[in-house]
Amino acid sequence: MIKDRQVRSTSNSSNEDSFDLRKGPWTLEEDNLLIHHVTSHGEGHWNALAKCSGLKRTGKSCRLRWLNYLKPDVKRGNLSPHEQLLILELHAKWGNRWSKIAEHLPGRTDNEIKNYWRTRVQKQARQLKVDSNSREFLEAIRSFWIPRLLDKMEQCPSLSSPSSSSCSSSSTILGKQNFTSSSPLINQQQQYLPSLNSKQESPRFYSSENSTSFNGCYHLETSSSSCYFEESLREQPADFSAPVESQDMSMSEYEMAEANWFTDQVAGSIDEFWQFTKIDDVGI
DNA sequence: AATGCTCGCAACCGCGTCCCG
DNA sequence: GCGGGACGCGGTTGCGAGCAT
Repeated sequence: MIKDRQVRSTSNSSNEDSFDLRKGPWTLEEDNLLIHHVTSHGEGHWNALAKCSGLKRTGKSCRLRWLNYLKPDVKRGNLSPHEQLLILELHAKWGNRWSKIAEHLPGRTDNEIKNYWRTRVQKQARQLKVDSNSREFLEAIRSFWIPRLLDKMEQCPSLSSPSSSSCSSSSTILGKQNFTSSSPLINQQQQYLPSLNSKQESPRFYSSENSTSFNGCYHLETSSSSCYFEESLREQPADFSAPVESQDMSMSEYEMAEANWFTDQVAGSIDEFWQFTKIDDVGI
């Protein structure tokens, strides 16, 4: 989908003598030209491609356009609860290492994940008046957001896209390996509070050493499903050999509600939030 | 209907790293 | 070891869409 924006063509002052460089939104013709050249010559050598294709773009711009938009396996549409869960978890572990996080979300680009974090997650942090990198916010995510996403995954399995993520089986993202470090979001107490409005059995994480024979895995049990939330994400590259399932979801009620879950739940009361985090510390 | 504001996202920019001669 | 070009990453910006007033 090309946004219907007015295309502005500018000349780069430093390269004025050579040729005009276009900036701004890509046109359909440019997209087609780029697709044609990449499919026939392959990725890489972006500067050379930019020149020989006739595109009045920098190689950098061509690369970005291809990787973030035109590449066939780029997944469009909103992030599923499971993908959001992965982002929260991986960001807690790696911080703003967007490309590293994107490695574990097949079809999602670092740019998309970065935008999601800035527009959705940081928005919630602002509303709570805490820093998005603070321990308090991590606590809030752990106590409120993740249980809620887990609820959604349970209630709407079709939204969680397990086949494209680590939730499907122990052979997906990670190999099984021993690890000792802890996940900031999950491993602290290895179980979650029920979300505030949860009317049913709440998903819980159990330490693998207590519940299963999978080293380095968290066994997520719910009333209707189970999956392994594998912790040893940090070392091994994702297995992307499996086909990516396209989940081209349009904006739905679920998504709209998701955008405001936090303020709905906390109802603007920071005090209430702190109260719940204290309860969580007790380990209910 | 007009205007202003906010949000989401595509694209740009600067900088660091890698690779090759 | 050094310099330059290519590439990749993370931060930032600009703009259209949609909502509120």
